[in-house]
Amino acid sequence: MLDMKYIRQHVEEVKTNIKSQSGNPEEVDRTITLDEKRRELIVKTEEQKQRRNETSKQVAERKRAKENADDLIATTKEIGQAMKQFDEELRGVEEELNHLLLTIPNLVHKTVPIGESEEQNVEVKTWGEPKTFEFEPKAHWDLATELDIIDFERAARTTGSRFAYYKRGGARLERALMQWMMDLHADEHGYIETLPPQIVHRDSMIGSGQLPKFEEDAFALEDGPYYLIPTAEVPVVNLHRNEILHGDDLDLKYVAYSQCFRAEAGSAGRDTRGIIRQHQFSKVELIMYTKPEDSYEALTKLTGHAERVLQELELPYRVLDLCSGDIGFTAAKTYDLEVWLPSYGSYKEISSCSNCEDYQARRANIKFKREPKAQAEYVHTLNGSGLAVGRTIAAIIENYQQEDGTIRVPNVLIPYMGGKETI
RNA sequence: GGAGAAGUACUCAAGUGGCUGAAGAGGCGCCCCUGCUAAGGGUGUAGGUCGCGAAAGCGGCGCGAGGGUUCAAAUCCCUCCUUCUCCGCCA
Repeated sequence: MLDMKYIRQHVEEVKTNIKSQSGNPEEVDRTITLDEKRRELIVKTEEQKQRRNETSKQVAERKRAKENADDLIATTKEIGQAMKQFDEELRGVEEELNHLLLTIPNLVHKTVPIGESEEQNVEVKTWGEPKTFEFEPKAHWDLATELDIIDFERAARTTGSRFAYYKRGGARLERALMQWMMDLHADEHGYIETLPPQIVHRDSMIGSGQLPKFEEDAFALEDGPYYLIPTAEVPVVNLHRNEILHGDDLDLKYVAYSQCFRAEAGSAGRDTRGIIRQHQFSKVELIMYTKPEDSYEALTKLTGHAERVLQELELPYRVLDLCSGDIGFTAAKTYDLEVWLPSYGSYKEISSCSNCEDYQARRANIKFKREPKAQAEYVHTLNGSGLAVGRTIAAIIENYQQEDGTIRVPNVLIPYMGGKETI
């Protein structure tokens, strides 16, 4: 969430920024009103508390001296009444303010292009040439079904739409990709390998920014305040919730593999075929904790690490600098990686690399100290897919298909496929 | 899941209603002695957060979390969380 002090001191700037994201600037005004009310009430209740504490101390002194203190006790009782009233009022105001702050998005960085929708995203780079074929290429859902490496029909029967069974070479490819990506990031890029919980407490969902605003996107469990994670970003960002890290330990880099569960409530009718948009998919996620002054350099590195995956797989892609209207709720700056998908005849998002600056750190209360005695400061958090495995499989199937209906295995994966060169 | 015990500052740990922001120890800072290391003596320090204030500073909250009782709670009551031990179950 945003820093209330910052909002207070930069109201117009904050409103303009929120407006550039199609947010409601009136909510900013509302926080100002609530914040003023809050501080007013704090002064009032603290006055009462101070008085109470002082009289209470006098009562204690008299009691120790075995003197009567009934008059003082009576006064304290009265003070207590007034205190309670202000306290309750304060609690109400703080609750509203807090909830409001949790639903206001991060401010976008000054380098973010201003725009209303994905149309205004800026292409900053392309890598490789969109693949051309000497035959009519098939969409991954057709080819995968023909090869019986992904089974949509039976998954629909078992569970419902937007689920799939991976089978044979498909299942093996998924496992190979996961293994290879994890090795690449852990061994070569220096990330700490983690296997996080895939069910998290509601508080963690709030900490990393999914809740309370996007309740309809998440799968909630019936037994208690638990959710299936929509991305490993949630458990890994919350790994250090309520902690003060040592400055020497930054940058802290984690890589995690997990299943991701998304309700896709707002996506009815979009990407209905294939494995592009599923309720369950696996993803290798990169998370970094950095000092504030290092986070943009870290974003470049992290994006590079995700790009490396596509390069090694020799999949054509492009990099987009997301505009203010398309950027995510928690991000200050985002680069999307889009892979070439022949069936779409266009590029499709396969990774999203974001610098959230201190937005998540403030929600999740993650700080660091430069020196043992120094003032604790919020860390910056970054996350990026490295990559979404399901979409990578779709890209491999489509880009590596051959005229005879088989799929060539990308060179880097052959050792992970038990030496097999085609599927 | 059942029974019991426990959660106090960076760590260990004392503390059953008022003089406890909280004894003591370790650690850490500085000084002395010694001097390749180690040990010893002295002394100092105690987190975070919110509010008021130009600042110095003052004040509120804080003893796992949240409620409650009381003039007053680390201390009493309730709920929850976590850890440990035993039993049960189990991949």
